[in-house]
Amino acid sequence: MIPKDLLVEFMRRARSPSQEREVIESLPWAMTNVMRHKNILSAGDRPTALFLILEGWAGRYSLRRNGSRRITGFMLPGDLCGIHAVTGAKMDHSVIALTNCRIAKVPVATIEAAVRSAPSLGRALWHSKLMDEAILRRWLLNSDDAEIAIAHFICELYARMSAIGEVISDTFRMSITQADIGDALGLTAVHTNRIVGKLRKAGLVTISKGEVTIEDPRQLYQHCNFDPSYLHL
Amino acid sequence: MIPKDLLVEFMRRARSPSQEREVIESLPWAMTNVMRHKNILSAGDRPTALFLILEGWAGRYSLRRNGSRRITGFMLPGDLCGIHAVTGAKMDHSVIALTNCRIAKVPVATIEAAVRSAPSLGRALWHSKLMDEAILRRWLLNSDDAEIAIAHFICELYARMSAIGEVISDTFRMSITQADIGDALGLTAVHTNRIVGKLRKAGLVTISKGEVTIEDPRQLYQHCNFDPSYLHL
DNA sequence: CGCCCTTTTGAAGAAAATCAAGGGCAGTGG
DNA sequence: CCACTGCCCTTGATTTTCTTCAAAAGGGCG
Repeated sequence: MIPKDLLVEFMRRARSPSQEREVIESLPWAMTNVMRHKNILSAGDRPTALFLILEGWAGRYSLRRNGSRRITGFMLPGDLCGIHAVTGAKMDHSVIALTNCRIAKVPVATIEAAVRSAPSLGRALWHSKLMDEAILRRWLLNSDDAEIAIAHFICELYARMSAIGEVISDTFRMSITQADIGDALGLTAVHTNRIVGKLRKAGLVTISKGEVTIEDPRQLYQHCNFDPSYLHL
Repeated sequence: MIPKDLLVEFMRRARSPSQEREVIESLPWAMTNVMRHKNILSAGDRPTALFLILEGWAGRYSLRRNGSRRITGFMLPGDLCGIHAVTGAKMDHSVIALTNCRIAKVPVATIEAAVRSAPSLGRALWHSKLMDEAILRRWLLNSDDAEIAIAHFICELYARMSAIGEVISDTFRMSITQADIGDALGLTAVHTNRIVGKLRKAGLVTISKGEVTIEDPRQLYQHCNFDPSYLHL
């Protein structure tokens, strides 16, 4: 059974009427665990199921010819992947568990039927995809300034973690490395580290032992021109 | 009436059965013209219609605090925008006509009904969005190397223009400036110009008077590791 | 012709990558 | 209990890439 609290969040995003929640909750969600650093989907796959992250963080990535990696998206609890399944297309990238993950799967054939009886599920899928895209656009927009890119990225995570109740007194767990952040924003681990240090020294963000603390969210928001409305949370 | 050839392309992408084409073709498409440099949609709008580009090129963009612009996507004939309408969300970016454009609009309320009787229209919408996202991921992937980014971008346009029959003897019209390309790939106009010159001197691509000619597509593909399959054309 | 937009080239400066190495911390095993 | 190991964070020095500033040349069009 899919956890109630995350389902509620998932449905809230889709603005589901309660009778539709029942349809969605009763879908044959199959639970699986994926260990850290294991692929959930691989480039070239044709996913046949939709994946809902329940616990842990996952990331989309592609590899370059020289072996370096670009992360093109993070999936947090409540986020979906495998929507490629709706068109039957091959994955053009891979999805990896960045921490140990618990994941719920539903066959896409089941989804298509469910969308007819619960239109809000269809909206949830669109919502998810439009948010992914909006995030990619922000990353591009901020990519001309490493300090803004990193600060904005931390704001993004802060907002997304807040939405799922994972922020307590302006602090949240971030079990990814600075190298991962660099891979996401197109920076080296070394440079990422310098900028993170700069933000810490400026009293804007503290990252320590996998915990992120934002001293004054409003100040940080202003520093990197962050406006959470693009996330539609 | 929506032009037959573009409709065919649009439907081909959606793998539409012919009886569905009729439904889609008979939608109340309203034709409009938009002059170059005029916004088609603006950030903050809640689009109420879906837009199908019939002629010309359009671009998604956002402005930075310092006034500089980032282009986050190009729309060519046969491409859609305004899919935000399906969720009722506000636009987080603007869409501008980069050349004079002819555009067909359909109210989103009409679309939703049509999707029920012509499921392939729904698939076409998903297809369009997944391609947009795949392109953004490539731009991120290539953003660590200006020469590869530009070469790959030209390959992208070549593949997309080919798909709509706009490439003749490895040449196509590109009525955007090098500054536009720079705004899309996160480079200055000056640097973009230098790299374009480098590609020309290497005998890979010639850009002259708004015409792009690719001497040997296979060689250019290999140079920037381009594989058109991510576009699903 | 003269104007504007775009492309092109040069030179100097800033941002980020690369190369290199030390330090902290947790887990492992003797 | 402590040494060892691996992973991650941190800092310094050097090099590359890209930006910025500046200016000139080409082309289309009133």
